Amino acid sequence: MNIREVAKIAGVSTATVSRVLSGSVPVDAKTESKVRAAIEKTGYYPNSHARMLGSGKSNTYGLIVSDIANPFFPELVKSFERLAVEHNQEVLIANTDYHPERTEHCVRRMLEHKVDGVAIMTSEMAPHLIQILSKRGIPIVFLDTGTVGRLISNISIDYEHGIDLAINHLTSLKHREIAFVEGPRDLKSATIRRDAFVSSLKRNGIKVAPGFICQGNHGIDGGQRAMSELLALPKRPTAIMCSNDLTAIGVLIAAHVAGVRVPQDISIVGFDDIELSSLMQPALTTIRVSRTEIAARAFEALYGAAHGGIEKGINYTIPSELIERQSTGPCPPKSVRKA
Amino acid sequence: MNIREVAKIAGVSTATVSRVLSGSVPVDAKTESKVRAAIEKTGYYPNSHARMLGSGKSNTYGLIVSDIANPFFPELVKSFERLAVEHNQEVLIANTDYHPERTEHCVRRMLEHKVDGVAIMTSEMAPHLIQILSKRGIPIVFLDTGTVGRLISNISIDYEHGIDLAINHLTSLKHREIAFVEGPRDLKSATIRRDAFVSSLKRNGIKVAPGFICQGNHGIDGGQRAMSELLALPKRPTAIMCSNDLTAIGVLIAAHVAGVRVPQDISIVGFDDIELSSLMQPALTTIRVSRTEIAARAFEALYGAAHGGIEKGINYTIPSELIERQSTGPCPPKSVRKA
DNA sequence: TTGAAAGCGCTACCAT
DNA sequence: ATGGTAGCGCTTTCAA
Repeated sequence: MNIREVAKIAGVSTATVSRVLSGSVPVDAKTESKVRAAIEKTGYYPNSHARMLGSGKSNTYGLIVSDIANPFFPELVKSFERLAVEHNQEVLIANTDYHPERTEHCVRRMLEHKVDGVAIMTSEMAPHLIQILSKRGIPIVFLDTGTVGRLISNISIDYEHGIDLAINHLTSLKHREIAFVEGPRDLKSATIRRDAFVSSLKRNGIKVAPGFICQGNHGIDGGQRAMSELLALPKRPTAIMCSNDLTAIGVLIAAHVAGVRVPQDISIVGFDDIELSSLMQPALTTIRVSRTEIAARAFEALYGAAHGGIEKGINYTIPSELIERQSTGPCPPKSVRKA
Repeated sequence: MNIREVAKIAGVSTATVSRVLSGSVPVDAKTESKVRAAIEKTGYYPNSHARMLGSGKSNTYGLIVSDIANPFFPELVKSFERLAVEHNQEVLIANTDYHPERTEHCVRRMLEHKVDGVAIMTSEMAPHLIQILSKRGIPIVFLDTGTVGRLISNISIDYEHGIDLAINHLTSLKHREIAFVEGPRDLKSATIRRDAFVSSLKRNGIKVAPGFICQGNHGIDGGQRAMSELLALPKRPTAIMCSNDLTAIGVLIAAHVAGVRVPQDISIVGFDDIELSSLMQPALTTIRVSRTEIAARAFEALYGAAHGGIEKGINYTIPSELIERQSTGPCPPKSVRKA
């Protein structure tokens, strides 16, 4: 079933059917109803590929994430997809799985589908791949890892402010011995958080004790390992700030296993506010970064570039917000602390 | 940049370039290297839409889920996408959000993209929509809600066996007062679980006490509400089986809030083994249903139908498995139980 | 092994 | 307001 058959049945030209379908050009009411009847009768659905070819527009945005099963992403993907559908666009979702090879394949898919823009929500994107997209005039929006330029936008998460909120929260609870479990060293957004932690402490007149900055990997297991290191320290911290929620959850679990009470003995703060965090026992105090808002800005950036003709890249800043739950409490008095 | 320009640069016809690209037909080594050089030089990427139109095959499978942010799905989506990429297929992901209207839109998208098959991993699919797909000869695979037929496969989860494993586990711990928190009444897979629970108890010579089958909604909130009802009962159960993990987590949280210890006072079992479950405190004993395997079967069904020409639908059964964690323990002696 | 050319289904421009 | 028709970029016969 194609447009020609529909046209024949309706007794009009294919052009008219096309016009009824797109609704862009006025069509006589009678003609339109004849066409609609023919469409109804034949169960005709236009071929999106042919439409793409004819019009030269794919109406598709690419969405590249590192791991769709990572709790940070599903909500982001969902919001992005919803926006796309609302704007009659399609989404081509691609998972890099943190693999350079798969990442390259993802970009290839984007190119072959002639997407109208790409949201790159992963940090493992080799510059030459970005070049390839960019050279073809494809609008791009990065999460956290991009430099704004022509057709290139970026969404920055306000890590500094977020970390500040967390540290202020902890110091207001009288904590001074605050440790940090950092993320992967090669992840830009992770080092930003680490540095923000250090400078926030400095602003509060606290200096980082030796061994208080601990290596994690943004996964639960890394948090657990970091916590055992921290607990083995001759002088333990009274509070721990983590580079992300998954890390904090690992820390929480390790604390539980070691018989350390949270928040009575030690306070823990995460970062991201993934759904899981509110469900932990105790529920995790954390810094929320709205995934819905990230998705909205990403879509806005691409849509503006592709449909609004906005060539100038924009830098969006996503606010962060302290979510106080049960994993933080007053600093225990010195006498009570364990060795 | 299109195939004609590449052909011109390589000094061959477009047909030859096409043959090099597809690799289906033998091409002289020298010719091929000329073509490859031209492709390299021009940075040419074939237009997938044009390719689709020319060949009449979309190489795309649709994947319809009810809510990608529901913890059950991300891993399923990820596995499915991975398989597709490995087989050089594309995936068109669509979220119904449990909305009939959005569901209809999802199907329309599938049709317009001329997908080679659809995996319907949601139960809210109106029969007439299935008809529309089916009439066009599009292979379909359902999760749990389908009837096998021509070009229609189904993946059944072995709920009965899973529930049996759970009940046997509980009775071996001497539990006899076992309650069940069921899922939505209109969800076929939920009623199967409920019925399996009842018959499993019967097999064990236990009869269901009044008020021991409680309404949930497959969400955390439903589990919490059900638990308060259960705790208000004059005679409380010593163990609770839940229709899914999210429900069990709600029950767990409600228990915690009410000061009921798990598993000392009460044992809890979930169903699905979503990632969250192992992270709860205490970690949830549950019945695992492998999402990876569901994805693999779904892909297999569609690929076999679309590429292997297998018209006969297949019913796949996904095994279930007991995962013993910390939310279940021996039945407390009668004297210890609270009113 | 290669080339020429007829579509694939639709859009958009040019007429009328 | 409507029809005719030339592409869009590729695949796939058919010939050579």
